[in-house]
Amino acid sequence: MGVVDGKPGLRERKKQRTHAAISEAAITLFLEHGFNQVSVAQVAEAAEVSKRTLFAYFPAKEDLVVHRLADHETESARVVRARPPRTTPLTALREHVLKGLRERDPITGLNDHPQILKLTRMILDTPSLVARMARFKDGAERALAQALRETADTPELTARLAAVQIVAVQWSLAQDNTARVTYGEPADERYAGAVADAEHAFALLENGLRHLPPRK
Amino acid sequence: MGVVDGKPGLRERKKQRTHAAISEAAITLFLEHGFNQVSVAQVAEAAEVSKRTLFAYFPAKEDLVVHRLADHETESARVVRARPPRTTPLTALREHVLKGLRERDPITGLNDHPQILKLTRMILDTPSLVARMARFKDGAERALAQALRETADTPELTARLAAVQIVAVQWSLAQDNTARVTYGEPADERYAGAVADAEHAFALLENGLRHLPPRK
DNA sequence: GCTATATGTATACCAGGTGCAGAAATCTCC
DNA sequence: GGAGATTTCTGCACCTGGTATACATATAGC
Repeated sequence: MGVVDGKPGLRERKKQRTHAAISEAAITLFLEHGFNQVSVAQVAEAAEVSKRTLFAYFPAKEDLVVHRLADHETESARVVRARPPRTTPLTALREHVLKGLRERDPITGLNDHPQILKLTRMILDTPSLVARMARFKDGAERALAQALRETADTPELTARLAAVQIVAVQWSLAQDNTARVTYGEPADERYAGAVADAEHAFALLENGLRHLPPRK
Repeated sequence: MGVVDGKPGLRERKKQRTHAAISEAAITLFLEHGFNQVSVAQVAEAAEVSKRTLFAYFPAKEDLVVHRLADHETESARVVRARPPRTTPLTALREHVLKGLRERDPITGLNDHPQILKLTRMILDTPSLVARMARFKDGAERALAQALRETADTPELTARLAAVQIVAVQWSLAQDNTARVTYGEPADERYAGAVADAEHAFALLENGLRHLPPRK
């Protein structure tokens, strides 16, 4: 049997195809009719799979949508670990965010391709999907804290505090861009503002909030 | 009819009693058997109320537990608004957190009364309750951002970024205390460490993360 | 007391998710 | 290439959270 890549067995390949088929059927249906308007039974039917099998591949309905974003959970942690010598974590993360903006990485919220825009809107309009996203945020915090501890020789508490601040700020920047772009602002038009905001945010992270004014 | 407090009508009082009865029945059952092991039907029966009525008082099962914490959502915002003249938001918030620790306010995680401890453990062990708590965090961020904007003459972006950082840090501190106390450390024993950690955290917020070390 | 209205109830229903028993496909080894 | 062990898939029944409908009951205000 002259297969091109004989490494993974038939079973494994079939699993991957089934996984992809379910995911695609789900996204297609959700984009067309809305997340809450489509039942998992319909998704299973469209993917030509039983409901029981669907739940063997995806633990919950929400995962049909968000499993594609799972990689981003450890993105910041990887950036910190991979930073060049003599570079602080914040510098590396700022450069990474700016690169993401330049490349219109959807994770920055600065991407207005219709497909992505529609998906983003759907997620934001669906409370259970938003809740599911929040768990990614938690995971990102934990991963980043560990990366800081291991590569920056930072005490436990400081690492955790720094991580939650950084992730919260990144999340907030992305939310802002997403809100503006889904509201109708073209990504290219928003770009300059997004860069300025990101730089302001990282400056705030570096220098602290000590300049918040007292009550007059 | 010589009522003690004739102000609210009978209807209103009955509603309050029903609300309390449902809540108490729920907490009692949940603490005894666990959140997922008790169905809302059982709670309704214990409170001598129909399932439909229960959902008229509480929009979801999780709210049977977390509605008691709803006040805390705007707590930081209120503190910032009520701060004395010539006081920065961060100073006011730090003093408030330290006061909470002194008073063993459950929201700080530094309370080891068995009842509260058990409830805390239950919440932390139940994903859907944790998710519900995360929404409080969002609400706290929004409220704090608005308070900063209105009382500290802070630009929109700065207010939002400061708010998410502050809330994230407070949350992290509370989580840490909660973890230690639920693990068995007495609150009085943890107190000194909790104070030191809080002061460290606020110092970090004020001075920024600029001292995170570069890669060697 | 009488009536409009707010509140509660019973019932049926929908959707997400799980347990189970057995069928069907894949793998392994001869 | 086939037999048996193993994994995966399926169909079905079932549970639970949550909602819609239609009807009963209690309260408020006259």
